[in-house]
Amino acid sequence: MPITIADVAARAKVSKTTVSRVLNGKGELDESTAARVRAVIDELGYVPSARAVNLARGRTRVVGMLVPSLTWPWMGEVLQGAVDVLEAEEYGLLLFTCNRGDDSMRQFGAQVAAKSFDGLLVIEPEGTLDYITTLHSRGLPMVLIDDRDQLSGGQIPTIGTTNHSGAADAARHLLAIGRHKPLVITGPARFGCTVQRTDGFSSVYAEAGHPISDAHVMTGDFTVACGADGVKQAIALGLEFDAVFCHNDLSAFGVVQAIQDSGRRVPDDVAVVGFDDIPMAAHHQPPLSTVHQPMREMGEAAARTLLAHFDGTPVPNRQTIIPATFTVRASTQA
Amino acid sequence: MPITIADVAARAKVSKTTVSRVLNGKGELDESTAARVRAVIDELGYVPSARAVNLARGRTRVVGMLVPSLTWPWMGEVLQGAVDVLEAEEYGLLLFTCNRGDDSMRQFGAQVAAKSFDGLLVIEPEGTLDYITTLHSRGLPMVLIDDRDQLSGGQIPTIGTTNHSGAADAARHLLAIGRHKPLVITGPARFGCTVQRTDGFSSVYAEAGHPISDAHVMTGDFTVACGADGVKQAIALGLEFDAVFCHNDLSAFGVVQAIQDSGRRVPDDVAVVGFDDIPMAAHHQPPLSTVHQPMREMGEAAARTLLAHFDGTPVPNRQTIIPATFTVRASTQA
DNA sequence: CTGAAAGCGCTTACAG
DNA sequence: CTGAAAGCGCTTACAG
Repeated sequence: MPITIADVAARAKVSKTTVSRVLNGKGELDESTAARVRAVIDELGYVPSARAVNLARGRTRVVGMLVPSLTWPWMGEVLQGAVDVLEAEEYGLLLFTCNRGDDSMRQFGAQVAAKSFDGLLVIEPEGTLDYITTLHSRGLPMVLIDDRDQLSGGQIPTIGTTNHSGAADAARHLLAIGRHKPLVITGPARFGCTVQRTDGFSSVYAEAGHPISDAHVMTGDFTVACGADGVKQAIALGLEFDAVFCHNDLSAFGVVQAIQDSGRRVPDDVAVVGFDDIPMAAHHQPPLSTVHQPMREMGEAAARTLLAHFDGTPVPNRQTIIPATFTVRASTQA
Repeated sequence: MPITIADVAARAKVSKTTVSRVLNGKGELDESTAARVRAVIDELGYVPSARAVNLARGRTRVVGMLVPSLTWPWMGEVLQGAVDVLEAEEYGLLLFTCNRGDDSMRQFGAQVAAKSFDGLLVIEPEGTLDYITTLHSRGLPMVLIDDRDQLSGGQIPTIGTTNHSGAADAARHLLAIGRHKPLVITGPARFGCTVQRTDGFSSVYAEAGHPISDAHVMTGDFTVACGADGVKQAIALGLEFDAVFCHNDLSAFGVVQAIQDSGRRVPDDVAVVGFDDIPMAAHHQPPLSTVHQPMREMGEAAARTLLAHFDGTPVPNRQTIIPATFTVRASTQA
C-alpha cells in the first residue's frame, strides 16, 4: 500500500538508482529524466521512508536531549531554543528525562546503545556526569548545557553563562541604590554556579568597602521555601539587612513573601534580586529584578554547535559562554 | 567496528535467526543454545541497531508530539506526564512545535509522510484542526489533548477536562464565602473552554439568585495584561465587584496586581480565582485559589491511550475526561 | 548520463 | 529445535 522508490522507478521507467539521485540531487542527470521522475514523485505523493533512509545512510537525523526534569520553570525556554534550531535544519528532537530515576537512565542508555539518535544535547542530571563523560569518550557527539557551571572536566563541548559577572552586576546595582547590608540566599553549596554567584557578588561588596559577613550568607536549595526560611531566620537572629540577593527566582519569591509578612516593604525597606529571569519574574508582585540567564539562546547555541559538529566543523574550543544580563524591575526600585 | 547480529551469530556458532529468536524471545529454543547466545551477547555488549530493527519491523517505537509552544506555563507538566509513560514502555518521544509558523508545520508534515513515528500526541496549534483531522483519517494513530474543549468533530480520540464543572465549583466557592458580585475575565471567545467556563460559572450564580450582568463579563486573552486591564476598566466604569473569576492563572496575576494598585485588598475586598493551577499559582502573592487542570494526568492518559491503541486495544469511546478540581488558597480566604 | 547489484542490520515466513 | 533465504526500502560503489 505505501508507495516506495520502486513504484516511482517503475512508473518513471528508470532505475531506483536514478530516482535516488533526483531525490538527493547527486550525480549528473539528464534534465528531462529528472523532470519526469519529479513529476511521478509529485503525482504519487511519494516521500522516502525515514526508516529505510536511516538504515541505508547509517544516521537518523535525530538529536537526543537529556534533561533532569521538564517542569523546571526555565526548561521550556531551553527546549524551545533547541527545537527551533533543529527543526529548521530538518532534525528531530528525541526527549529523555530522569524523572523515574535509575530506570529512566537505563532506558536512556539502551537508546544510546541502539544508536537511536546521532548526537546528544544534555543538561546534566545530578550525579550522571561520569556516565555522560563515558558516553562522550566512546564517541557519542554531544554538547552540554551547563546550567550549574560545573566545568565538566573540559572534554565535552559546553554552553555556559556568566554566573560570576552576573552576580557582580547585581551587587553593583544594589550598591548603586545605596544598599550596603545584603543578605544572600544561595543555591546548594555543591554546585559550581553557587560558588560563582556567591563569589561574584561578595567580591564587589568587599571591594566597595562593605564586606559581607558569613552570617549574612545562607545556604538555600533553589526552592521558594528556602527563601522564606532564610529571611525568617535572619530576622530571628536579629541580622540587619536592606537587600537580599537570591541565587534563583523561586527563592526570591519566597523572600519577598517573608519580608512582607514581617511587615517590611519591598523595595523600600528591603530590595530583592533573583537569578534566572524565569517567565514569571516580570509578572511577580512586585516585578522581580533579576539576573537574566539566556536559556533560550543557550538551547539554540547547543543545537547549532552539535549540528556544526555533524557537518565536520570542529567544535569550538571547549566552553561557549553566553553572558547573563542584569534586569532592573520594581523589586529594587521604588 | 560496531558489532552486529552476524558477529554474535558467528561467535556463538548459530545462525542470525537463532540470535534474533533469543533477542525477541520467540519460538522454542534449546535452553543451552539460548544460554550460550546470551553469554556471547553479554560478552560483546551487543545491542541491536534501532535503525535496522525499525526497518525490518516496519515501526519505530517512537511517538511524535506536536504542541503549539514549549514555553506555556503548564506545558512542562503535560510533557512530563507523556514522557514518563512512554519511557516506561520503552518508547521515545519526538517533539514538534509550531514556533516557526508555517515552516514548522511543513517540517512536521514531512516527518509524518516519512513515517518517522508510529503515532502522535497533539495539543492542537490553533488553526490546524483540519490538517490534524486529515492526518488522522489517513490512518495516523493519534490522541488529542484538548486543552481548549473544542469537540474535534468526534473522530479523534481525545483527552479533556471538566471546564464547565470546574468553573461551577469556583462559583460555589465564591458564593459560599459571600461574594455576590463577581467580575469575570474570560479567554478568547472562539475557544470552547471559554464558553464552558463562562457558562458553568454564570449558571451557578444565576441559580443562586445572583445573575451576572453582561457588563461584568470581560473578554480577555489569557495574558497577565488582560487581567490588569479588565480590572482597571471595571473600576473606570464604576462597576461594583467583590470577586474576580479569571479563565487562567496568568490573567489572575494581572488582576491581583491591578486590584492592589487600586488600593483594595485581596481577598478582603476582592477575592480572586484563577484557572489552570500552574506551578506558580501556589507561590504567588497571595497564593492563588484556582481550578486545577490535571495537565500531567492528561499527558499520561494520552500516552497510555495511544500505546493501548498500538496493542490493538480499541480506543475508548471518544473523549476521556479527567476532572478539574477547585483548589482553595489565600486569594479567596483571609 | 544510467543501471545492476551489493549492502545497511535486522525479522520472518518457510523448510527441515 | 535450527537455519538458509528473502525482504524491509533505501544508498552507494562499480560498470558501462
